[in-house]
Amino acid sequence: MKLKTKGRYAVMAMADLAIFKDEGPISLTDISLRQNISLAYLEQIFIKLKQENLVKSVRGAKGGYVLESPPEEIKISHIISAVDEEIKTLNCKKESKRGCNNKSSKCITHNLWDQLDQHINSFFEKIKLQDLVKKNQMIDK
Amino acid sequence: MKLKTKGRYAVMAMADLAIFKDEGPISLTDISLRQNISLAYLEQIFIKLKQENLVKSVRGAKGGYVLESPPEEIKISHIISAVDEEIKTLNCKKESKRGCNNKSSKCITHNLWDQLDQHINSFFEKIKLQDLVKKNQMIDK
DNA sequence: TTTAATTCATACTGAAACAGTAGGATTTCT
DNA sequence: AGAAATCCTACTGTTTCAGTATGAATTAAA
Repeated sequence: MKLKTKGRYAVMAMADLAIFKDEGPISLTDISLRQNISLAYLEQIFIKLKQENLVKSVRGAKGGYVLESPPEEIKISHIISAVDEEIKTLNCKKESKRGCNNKSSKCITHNLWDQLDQHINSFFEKIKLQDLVKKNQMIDK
Repeated sequence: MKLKTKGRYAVMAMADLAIFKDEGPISLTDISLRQNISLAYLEQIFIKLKQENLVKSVRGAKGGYVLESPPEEIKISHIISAVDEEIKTLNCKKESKRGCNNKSSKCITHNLWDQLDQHINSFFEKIKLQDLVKKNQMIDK
């Protein structure tokens, strides 16, 4: 059970934007260097973040990205879902022949995984971007 | 972010054992049919469950597996960790060149993922095998 | 004592997903 | 004009997943 890099990188990049939010548009090159993430990969991630109105872009030289909302209003859950990081620990789809055959009756553990999903999602719902930044600043001192 | 089948199947199979715990050793063939899981795959899973003393085996004809402890004492977390289903949403190993370079300083989001792991683990810690079986019986009625 | 049912052990494999790379087009500041 | 940036989309090597396959060892029952 692992988080995919897209979700992780997205949160890292958004936290970076939050930290430098008063310095105008931040270029992906900067984030790439600071967070040690491939530039081209970041580009893909930011297209999705933009589609979800989490950031807005400024094109051309001296351009970059800016947060759409203040960090205390941005939920981690929103960032992660924006980049297609699904929190679906169980996929009981029609195709799946094995394990859970949800046609007849739910598998014994069906409720368990549903609850797990809720548990994880509620974790991400409670945490805002600002919470990460605060922590980071405290560590710096 | 998905659970792997091994973890899911292990919990399903253990729940099956719990339900039929008074009928002597349960063969993997039975579990395979009831839970719709490949027999050969179940064999691999049960070798690990046995190593962790979650079940004991009875070899030969009329053999099978039996729970080592009563279902109310078996934590879901134990089952899942037994089959190598790691709850490590972030792997900050030395090999990883990208993202988190924990040589110099922890990445901004390091604490977040640590907390997430704890959150998920505590979920599995609280739930016992018996809890699944009870639910299942209620649904049956 | 043979047969069938079972666990035990390990090697192999097709398919899918992941984590990027690559290449170019477009926009805008200087 | 040129450089710095976003934008867009296709491609790809590697790894992991989810099993299969095969055979050996063990034991109950006929």
